[in-house]
Amino acid sequence: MVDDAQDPDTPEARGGAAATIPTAPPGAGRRPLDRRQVLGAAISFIDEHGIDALTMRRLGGHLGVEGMALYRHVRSREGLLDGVVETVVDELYGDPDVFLEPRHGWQDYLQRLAHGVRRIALAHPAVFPLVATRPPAAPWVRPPLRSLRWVESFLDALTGSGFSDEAAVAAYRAYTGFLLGHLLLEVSARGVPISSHDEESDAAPPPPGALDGYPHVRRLEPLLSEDESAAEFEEALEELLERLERILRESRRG
Amino acid sequence: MVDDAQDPDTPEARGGAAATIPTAPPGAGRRPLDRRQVLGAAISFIDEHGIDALTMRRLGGHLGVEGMALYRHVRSREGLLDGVVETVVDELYGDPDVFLEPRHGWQDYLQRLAHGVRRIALAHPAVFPLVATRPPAAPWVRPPLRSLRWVESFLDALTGSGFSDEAAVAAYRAYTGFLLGHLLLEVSARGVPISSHDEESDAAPPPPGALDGYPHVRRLEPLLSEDESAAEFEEALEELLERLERILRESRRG
DNA sequence: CCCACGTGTTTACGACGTAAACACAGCTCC
DNA sequence: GGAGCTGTGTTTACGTCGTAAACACGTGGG
Repeated sequence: MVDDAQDPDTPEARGGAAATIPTAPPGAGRRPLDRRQVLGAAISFIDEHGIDALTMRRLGGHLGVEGMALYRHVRSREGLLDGVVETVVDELYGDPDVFLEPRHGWQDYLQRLAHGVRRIALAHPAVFPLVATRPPAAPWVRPPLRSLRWVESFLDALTGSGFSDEAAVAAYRAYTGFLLGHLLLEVSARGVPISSHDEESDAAPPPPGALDGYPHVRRLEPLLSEDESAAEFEEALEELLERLERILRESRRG
Repeated sequence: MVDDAQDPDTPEARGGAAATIPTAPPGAGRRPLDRRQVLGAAISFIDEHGIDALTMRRLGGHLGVEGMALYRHVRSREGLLDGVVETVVDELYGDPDVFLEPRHGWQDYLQRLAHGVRRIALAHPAVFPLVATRPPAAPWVRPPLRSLRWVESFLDALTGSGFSDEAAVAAYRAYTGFLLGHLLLEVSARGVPISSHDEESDAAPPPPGALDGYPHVRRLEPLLSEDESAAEFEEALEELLERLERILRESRRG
């Protein structure tokens, strides 16, 4: 157990967009709201209070404005959430460690992309389930890479590295499945404020006797409670890359 | 491409619980509602109309009862959804192809369990995102295996097959991540009625010109649109089992 | 017989999403 | 400068939601 190997994807916003004026510009005359501010405020509101707590009136209040004013900038609450998802995913473009094209081979490209997405998930743990579960625009635009441009980038990187079309598509499927599963579990394990009321202590041990019929769980509870998510992610990612390498070799022979 | 290899997890309910009286017992005197009926009705309602369409009053109407009557059987709407998730996950117990203990080795055990969970996801595509994203009872009860009993079963199966404690826990993490990612993508790709309004045709081709800046996506669109989910699931599952086998070997040497 | 209990109903309240009408700023064009 | 236009925030209003509280009523045990 390497114990404390410093998670590299910790939220020290590498290019985040979720910085907004909290309640009202304390200074002078209120500049008119715009869509970016609304979406940014929604993101930080969700990060702070959870999605269930987000209402149009409350978000308006957060921006020093009546709730109805938001409808000048988003079509509806659903449209607001769509914009939130899009904005969060677009933070990838601002990440200096993620490239749209493979600069040091496709493995490096996929590594960087994966960590970029993980950084986003950890920076916005309460938003990520939205990214994961909102219906995609087309059935082949799979979360969490919910943008045509990234799908294009992905396919370009792999086919440009020798993957056949079929292999690139298979890789795309495997890669998105990997990202979604691991990151969703990671943010759901973290204490996401799911509904306005926070839990009491940080990580309460199970009440004594609750695990009575479950000897393995009881014995392994400390192990199970360890946060190995960074190492686990890295290992599963490397395993996936090896699998893709195998696919690439077969794809080349075929 | 094996084309049409008949998906084995297709929803021909192997032990489902979601069978309930649709609107009202057409026959005689109305027996008093009970919790099972309420949860069953909620499940089929969600399957049919999506979660957003589920309101207490509508579900009541579906059962021939005023909305408030439901509160005799569930604490709140949230409690209702918790019950829905629990009920759906408990369908695993009714699946004759899934065993709580490994009868033919741990690989067979994991294969059966995975397909059992997949069958549930496909039988209740609109419920599965709830299974995936509802906050778990403890951080180490990971979706979609959201029950102490299955975690215990899992750990028992693996440690009983030679996995060390650490290896079993690592396997648990990898396995849940795999299931969650693949199944969530699969149900989200299927046309889940996310909000009351259904789309027009079954699978509309993208409007011409929409893919103009994305040559790879445009060229691979037919490939991307193919539903390879069954084969993809099987392949990723087998890959995972091989990885676990490697973990087991290392675990035995260590 | 009656009464307590369990179940469904009625009524009521505050919050929500959002349509529609309104007020008012700043701008352009004369 | 004034007239109108346009784009933004406000006010009012409506129907629906979750749910608390009081109520009605059938049934089974004393």
